[in-house]
Amino acid sequence: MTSELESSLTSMDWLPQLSMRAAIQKADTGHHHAHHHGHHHHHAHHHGHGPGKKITHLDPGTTLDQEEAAQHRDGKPPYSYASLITFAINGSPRKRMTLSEIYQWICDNFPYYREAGSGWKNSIRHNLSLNKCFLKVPRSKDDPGKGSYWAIDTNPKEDTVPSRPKKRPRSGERASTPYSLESESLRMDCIMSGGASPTLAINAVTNKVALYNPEAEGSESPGSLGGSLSNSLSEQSLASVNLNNLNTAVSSGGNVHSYTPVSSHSEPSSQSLSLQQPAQQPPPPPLPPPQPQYGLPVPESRDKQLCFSDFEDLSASFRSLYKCVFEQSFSQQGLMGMSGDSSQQARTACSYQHSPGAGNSGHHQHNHGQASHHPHHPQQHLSPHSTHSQHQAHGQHGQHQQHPAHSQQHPSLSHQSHTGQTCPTTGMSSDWYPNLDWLKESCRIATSYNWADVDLSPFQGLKESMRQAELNNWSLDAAQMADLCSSINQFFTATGVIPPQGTAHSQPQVQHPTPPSAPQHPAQPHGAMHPKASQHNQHGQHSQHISTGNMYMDSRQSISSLMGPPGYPHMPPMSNTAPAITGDSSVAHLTGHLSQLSHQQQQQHRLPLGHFQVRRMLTADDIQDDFDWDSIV
DNA sequence: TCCTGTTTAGCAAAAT
DNA sequence: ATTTTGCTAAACAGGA
Repeated sequence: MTSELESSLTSMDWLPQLSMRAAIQKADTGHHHAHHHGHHHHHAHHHGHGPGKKITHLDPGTTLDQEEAAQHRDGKPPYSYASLITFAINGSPRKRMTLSEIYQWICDNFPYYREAGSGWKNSIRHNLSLNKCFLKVPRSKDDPGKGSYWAIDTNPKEDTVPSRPKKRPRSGERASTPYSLESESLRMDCIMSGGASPTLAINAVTNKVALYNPEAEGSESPGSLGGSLSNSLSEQSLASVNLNNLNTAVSSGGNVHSYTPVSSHSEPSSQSLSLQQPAQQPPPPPLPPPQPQYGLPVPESRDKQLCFSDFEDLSASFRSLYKCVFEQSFSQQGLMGMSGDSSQQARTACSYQHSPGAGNSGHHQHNHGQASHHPHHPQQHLSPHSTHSQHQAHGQHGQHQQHPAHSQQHPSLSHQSHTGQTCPTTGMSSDWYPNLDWLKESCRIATSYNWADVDLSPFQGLKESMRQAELNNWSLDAAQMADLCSSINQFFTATGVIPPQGTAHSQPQVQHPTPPSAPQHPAQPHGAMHPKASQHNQHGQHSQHISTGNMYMDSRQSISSLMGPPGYPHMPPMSNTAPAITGDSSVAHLTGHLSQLSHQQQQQHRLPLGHFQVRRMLTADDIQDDFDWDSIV
């Protein structure tokens, strides 16, 4: 039981829920009650703000909010330590951090810990050691410094338990929920790790990605701060669909910046969220942003922002869609395609696996890890460090801070980010918000159809793009995401998943999706999918094969996860709604792009629905189950 | 000594 | 009621 992680991160339902909308909407919140974690006893730390601090009522109207906000404010952030660690690590360009950097990151992003005592550090260390998901990565000699780096183990299981649990996760439904925790008991834990997919550059947690420019790295550490941006360019990444954007993506790089600790901060989240978590389940609180410090470059950021969560959700949705619609077909032949890809990426770097580390000594595989020892406490310990053997040794020379700085990002990037409404993290425009939401719904709906018999040949480009995205664990930068959104949108329109609606205008078609062919079904997307099972969804292990190459993670985890702290965007729930196109040019560019695309292309590709007979399966699950990864395995 | 890491323990809230 | 999770505390081992 490694617990924490698993549940907290892994299962992370939060991701899905993350979307605050959901949370918010549901809002039922009936439970406001105490929330987990209790602070219960809590000891000492009082740190300054106690309850009293709420005084500052920030805004008007905050009644409840205030309360909630206050809770967060004075309380510790609702994230488990494992989550915090993960956020920190995933937020770093290299996907690894030293202990002190982790501490710093946490302090930078969660003020609470600045004032808390030092017990939390002990807890952090404890979590790092205890969770199998965190891997200690020795420093290379060229980079001397204090402790080792800590990374997230993307490798799953090691094989032991070949047998998969009984039922696979099923899929379907909620795209959002990425992970499954199902997995077997043991090792799977790591799943979470990588999960993240989305997003953008920076966050792309998936290390695999490699495409990011690493420029940064060093910067992460403390002081520097600069937001590290990264651009991703991956050429490999989706290419097809796109259009021009590419230039954006490629050349300029989509960038996004990462967490950027800003020290300052202070203003507590003002807006605070009203969100609160859905109480019920998520152990890991979904995301009430306590307030981040994210440096939002954008002054305004308030309003909307959909950042991580949105992207994540979207990526997860796309992923599900892909698996449902295309993957099967491709699985047959495709499986192997990866070899090629992988090789390329390989070099990139960032991934860490447990043993198979490939590179090094290879012994392990089993190595002691399992060994059984441990009379009691079977739990963890598998020693993550499988290799600790290698420790570093060497000395160091002081300073850690190696990389001076590159701190700067490319100018190009900046334009994006600064301008106004783009989400700091994602770079996406807020204008997309509404659309994204429904796009997700459409994905959900689409996954309930049986696409097996549908002729997808007209969408090879999309398929390829998605395949690439899958290979990259859905780490897409904003531009790529934009393209994909457009293409998918178009795909939906063409296949009837969503009504043509031709005019969607500023917002590409959207509104509520209404599945054409399958009326009955979930009319409400919402209800439909979550069959409880939803928690685990697809992403089965199958993909791991695909990815193998160098992929570092297995798909199961993929998606989501953790990227940074969920953006803290304080997003007011959807309140905004509006903006269609804001003035921001960059945004407009993206948005416009999208809309254009969708319109134009829509037409081009639009096919008669007749061709696509999409039938809805009885259960979404079935669909996936068909996939059957057994065959693969 | 302080920082890193690793391990045990015990507690309490949540989940079963 | 029991198990699972997550947190906190702390003892300890190594390094710098």
